[in-house]
Amino acid sequence: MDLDVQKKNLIEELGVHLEKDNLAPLAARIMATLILSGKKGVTFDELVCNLQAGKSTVSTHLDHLQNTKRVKYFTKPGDRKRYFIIDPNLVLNVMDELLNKWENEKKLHLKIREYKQQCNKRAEETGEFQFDLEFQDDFLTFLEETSNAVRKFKSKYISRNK
Amino acid sequence: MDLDVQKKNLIEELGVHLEKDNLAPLAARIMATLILSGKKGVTFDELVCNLQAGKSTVSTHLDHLQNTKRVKYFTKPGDRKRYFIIDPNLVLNVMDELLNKWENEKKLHLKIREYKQQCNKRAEETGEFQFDLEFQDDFLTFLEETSNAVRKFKSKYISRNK
DNA sequence: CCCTTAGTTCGGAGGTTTCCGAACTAACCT
DNA sequence: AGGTTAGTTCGGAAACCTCCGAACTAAGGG
Repeated sequence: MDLDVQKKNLIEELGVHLEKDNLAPLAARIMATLILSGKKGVTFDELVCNLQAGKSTVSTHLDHLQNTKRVKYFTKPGDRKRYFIIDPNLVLNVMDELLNKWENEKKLHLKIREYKQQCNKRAEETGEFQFDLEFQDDFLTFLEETSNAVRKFKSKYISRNK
Repeated sequence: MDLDVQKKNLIEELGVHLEKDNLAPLAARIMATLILSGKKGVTFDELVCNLQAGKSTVSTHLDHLQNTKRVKYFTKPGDRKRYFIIDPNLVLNVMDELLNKWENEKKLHLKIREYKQQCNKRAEETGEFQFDLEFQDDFLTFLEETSNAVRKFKSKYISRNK
């Protein structure tokens, strides 16, 4: 199959997938384009043309993608254009985001666990326990173990790419 | 501190957190309420009153939460009310969703890898390689390892809760 | 048979997201 | 100075999401 057609299809498919991580449709297409174009970079203009989008739209989304550490650009001497690429640390940044989210989740579930324990203690007199703490404990173990797996991979990844 | 006040605060805090998984604000508050109320269940009316929401809104969101296997209800003989609780399999369901998402992601990255390899092969003649496959490979390993961690926990979880 | 209880369905109001074009800036080129 | 290139900023249009009340169904009680 023609490589260009293949690329277009992959951009669309990858774009749809990326939308699931709270990216606007066009932001997702930008990410997909950059992923499928590699280290040679894609210029602002190429993005506008290829995605058939407004300059302002592309500008805004590129801004956001840079702020969230998903995208970077480089320039060439004597060339005013920006060449956009996916952030070389994207894998690392994604992992850090995941770990952070799970850390917050853990804190919250610990708070909830404590609340439920207090409730149960107060209910001891009347004899009617309202909560088993299983759900919270299961979730906490789940978060703990997956976090560990990610951390382990992260340090392996860091030492390999040093 | 008063347990009721604590509960209200936790519902809000947990609600905000749950919104991040693409839940509408009110759907998130419903989930939070059910999590913080335990196995005794919460009726439709209590949800409407406590959350100060419209009946139709609560009805729609409960529907959606049941379809996505987050919520269940039970009834009591001679009582027409439904008592809503979080789905006892929620932890399992969440894990399955994660695994599924990652499985799709893996397939996509494999497709992309193949496309990039074809591009490189075609570029061999001209001598300019466009892609290193590192990014794809890193991501694939990442997905592989975290998936394994979740699967491992899942089977442990299943055998424990049998 | 009518009333109450426990919800569901439907049409839309209000808010938010997503995108756009027009006007603008900033830098370099002639 | 004027023109071209490479974007940015701003105001608003269109689409979508979230929630609501009013009217409805369905089941049981008197």
